[in-house]
Amino acid sequence: MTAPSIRARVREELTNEIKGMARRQLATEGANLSLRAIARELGMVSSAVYRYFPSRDDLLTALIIDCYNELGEVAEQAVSSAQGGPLDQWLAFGHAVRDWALAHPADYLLIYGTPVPGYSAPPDTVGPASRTTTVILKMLASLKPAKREDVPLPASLDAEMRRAMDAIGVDIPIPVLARGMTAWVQLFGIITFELNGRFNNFIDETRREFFDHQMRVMARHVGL
Amino acid sequence: MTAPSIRARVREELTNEIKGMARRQLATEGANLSLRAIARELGMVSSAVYRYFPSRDDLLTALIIDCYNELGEVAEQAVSSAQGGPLDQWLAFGHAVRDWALAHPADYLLIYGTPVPGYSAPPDTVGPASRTTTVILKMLASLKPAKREDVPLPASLDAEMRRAMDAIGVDIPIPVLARGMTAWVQLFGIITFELNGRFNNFIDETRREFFDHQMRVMARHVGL
DNA sequence: GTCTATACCCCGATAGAC
DNA sequence: GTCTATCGGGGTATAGAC
Repeated sequence: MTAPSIRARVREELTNEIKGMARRQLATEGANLSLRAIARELGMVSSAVYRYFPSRDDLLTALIIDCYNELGEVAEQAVSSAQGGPLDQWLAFGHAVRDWALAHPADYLLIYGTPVPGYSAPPDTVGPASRTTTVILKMLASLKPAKREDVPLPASLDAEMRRAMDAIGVDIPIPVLARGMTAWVQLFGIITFELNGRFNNFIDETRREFFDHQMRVMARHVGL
Repeated sequence: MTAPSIRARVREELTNEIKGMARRQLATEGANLSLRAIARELGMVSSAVYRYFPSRDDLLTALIIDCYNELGEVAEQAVSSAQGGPLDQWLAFGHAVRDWALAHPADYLLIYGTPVPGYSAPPDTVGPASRTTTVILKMLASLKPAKREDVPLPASLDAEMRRAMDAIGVDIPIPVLARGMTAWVQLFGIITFELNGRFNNFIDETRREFFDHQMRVMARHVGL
């Protein structure tokens, strides 16, 4: 393997500059990013961008993959470096995801918000997308079903959950998975609500406390 | 009060046609609606639309208000006509909201999805927006705090929740409100996840069962 | 690989005749 | 109240010289 040529290095740097500018633009314009505006801001000519990304959707895909990877990285790191027990890991995970979302709201909404109209994510995004959920699944994997009585689960739902787990090769007791999904929805639901302004004029100063509290409620619910 | 003139009636009908076409367009183009496209589809000229809506944002506001009102209506109706006790009311409420969202995904995402970039909702939308949440608050109002032990609530969060309730003139025990908000987030979180494709390839056939199950879990959590 | 130039679309909004 | 025409932008994408 030879050293990367200068051409290749410059190319990579420019690719990153384009992606960076695109994400900065995402923050003000939402998911309607424009190759022209990016080129303009970068002092290039619009057609030059096409040497790096064949189309707007390819750029979008690259951004989505990057965002999934960044969030996944943050989530994995939070759990693996958390001090204490399962509750602490869960809280570290939740706050890490929330902190990243608040620091990069447009990026978060790009991957977890309303889908971009007319864009459908290619299969390449599936792997990076699953990193974050895999972190949750791993936390659940070591749990035993709670002793408390569960709300009965319909047989059809139970069956589909089993099939789904088989398909991705994990094995979690169904009651644990069901409770874990409650927590999963709650975590991302709160963050999405927060970014979408659903708490405005109701909870403004203590959103972090609210989130933390709900995460603790979920931890107890799941049995962490 | 005289009978509405023909002019007024025609105007109202055209207003509704414009709004209807706008919402149909929302479904394919997302929140990026274009006055020109609406006019084109309606066989008008673009400038004519401006006689009905002074700007694109005014049309957007009108649509948002309509959607909030429709969803609020559906929610109120579901609860008031539900047979049985509080649990049945809660389930009727949840399924009514979900059914409406699935029937009008673009409309739901317009009001509960990622905010339209560059658009900020005027105060007129607040009243209609609160109809649906008011339905939940009313269900909570009659509840007593559960006997179970709660996850402790930080004093600062407790205080802000009290202030927020004072501001809107309701009086619900804080532990009940906190649990109610869990249910609120869960309900809209699941629907949003469902519409955004988060369940794809994991829960596909039994989404309604999953939703129903989670609503029952929430009902038990809240103490309905 | 980068440039200019261009084809061919889209849009919101307004002026002024009718 | 509706029309034509227009201003002044925006966009994706490609061809072809350098």
